[in-house]
Amino acid sequence: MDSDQGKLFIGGISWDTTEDKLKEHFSNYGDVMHTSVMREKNTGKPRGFGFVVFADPSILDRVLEDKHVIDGRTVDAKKAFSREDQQISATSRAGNPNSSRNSGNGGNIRTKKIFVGGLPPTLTEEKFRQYFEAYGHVTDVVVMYDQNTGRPRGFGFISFDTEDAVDRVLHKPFHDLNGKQVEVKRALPKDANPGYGASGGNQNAYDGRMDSGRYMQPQSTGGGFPAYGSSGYTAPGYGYGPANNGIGYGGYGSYGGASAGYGGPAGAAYGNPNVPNAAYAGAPPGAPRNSWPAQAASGYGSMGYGNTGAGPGSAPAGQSPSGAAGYGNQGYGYGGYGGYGGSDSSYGNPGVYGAVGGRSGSAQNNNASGPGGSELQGSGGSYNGSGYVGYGSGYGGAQSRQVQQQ
DNA sequence: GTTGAGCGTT
Repeated sequence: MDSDQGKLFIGGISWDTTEDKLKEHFSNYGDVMHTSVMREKNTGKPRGFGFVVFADPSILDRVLEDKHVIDGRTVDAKKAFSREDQQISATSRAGNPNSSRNSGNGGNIRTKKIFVGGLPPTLTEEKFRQYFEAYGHVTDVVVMYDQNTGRPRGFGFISFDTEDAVDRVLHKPFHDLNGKQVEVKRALPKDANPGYGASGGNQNAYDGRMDSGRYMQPQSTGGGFPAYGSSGYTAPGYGYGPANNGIGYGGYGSYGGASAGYGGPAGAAYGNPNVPNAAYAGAPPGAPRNSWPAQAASGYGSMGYGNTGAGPGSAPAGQSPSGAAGYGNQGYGYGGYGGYGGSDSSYGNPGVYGAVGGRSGSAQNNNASGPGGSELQGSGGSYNGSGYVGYGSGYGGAQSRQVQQQ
């Protein structure tokens, strides 16, 4: 959305009109940051439309008042639809384009990773990183190369440790790297990647989890657990069956795992202030729906801890922080599970859940609190057995999968 | 000739 501010769709352009021509024409109105002319991918034949991005969106009104003749054709300039919104519902757009673009529900998918497109082939990771470090602490840099030919693929990723940094970067849709313009967008959350690299602290693993967790939220809001669920299963360490329930909680679970790896405290650090437990609590299969919104906001940290224990049962669980605290001490996000259990009062034994958490943590991270964890494992298992399919899976590797299959 | 293209790694 933001990136489409100041962007005009230019339809009906001549096949002779190039990016440069567009820029030349529209620069009469203000600073043009970028222009594009869309062509067929294979043939390169112009498709008759393009886009112009002004640095200052407030200019658009004036631009739209004028008639524009470029290369002898009167072209049609309109505010561009946002691609994000389009994804949400093509049909509604057809019916009511404007409402769609203004709705603002696009952009819910968030990661702290930025996709950077249009990289010059010569760009090194070093320069790439140096440039973006000006915006915040860069935690990861990836420049993609073709696996077979080794040629640069023209895009890469940059990860930050704060949303603020990401926002600063995204404030401008285009950035100038060594005289070439590159485009930045929030990275699409790829499927959850397993947390490999157990022995060393692995940021990537961590990121991956986060992404997946966040990704699924919006999706499930839409009513679909499916996508997430499937990915969750394939990924070790993720698993979380919760997907099954449709609840997505699995994501949290995975998070917890991560925190374990980092040490209990980590959780706290990440804790997303915004939506504390509530999200979690809602989680219980029983009361899924309502809780969603909260979750989305929350990100992970909150999960943290969750209510967990306490949570059990009652829906309100979310509100019982105290329970969370207890778990928090353990340092495992798993409390959250407790929360799950909550859905069914009979399960409501927090202790058990906590245990699970511990275990999971240890699995992920060799060094993590091993002992406690292993001990608890058993309990975790039982938990699964009890029919909470999803949950168990997260914890254990193969085992848990089996449980799911049952 | 009228609404876009690319999304990963150990």
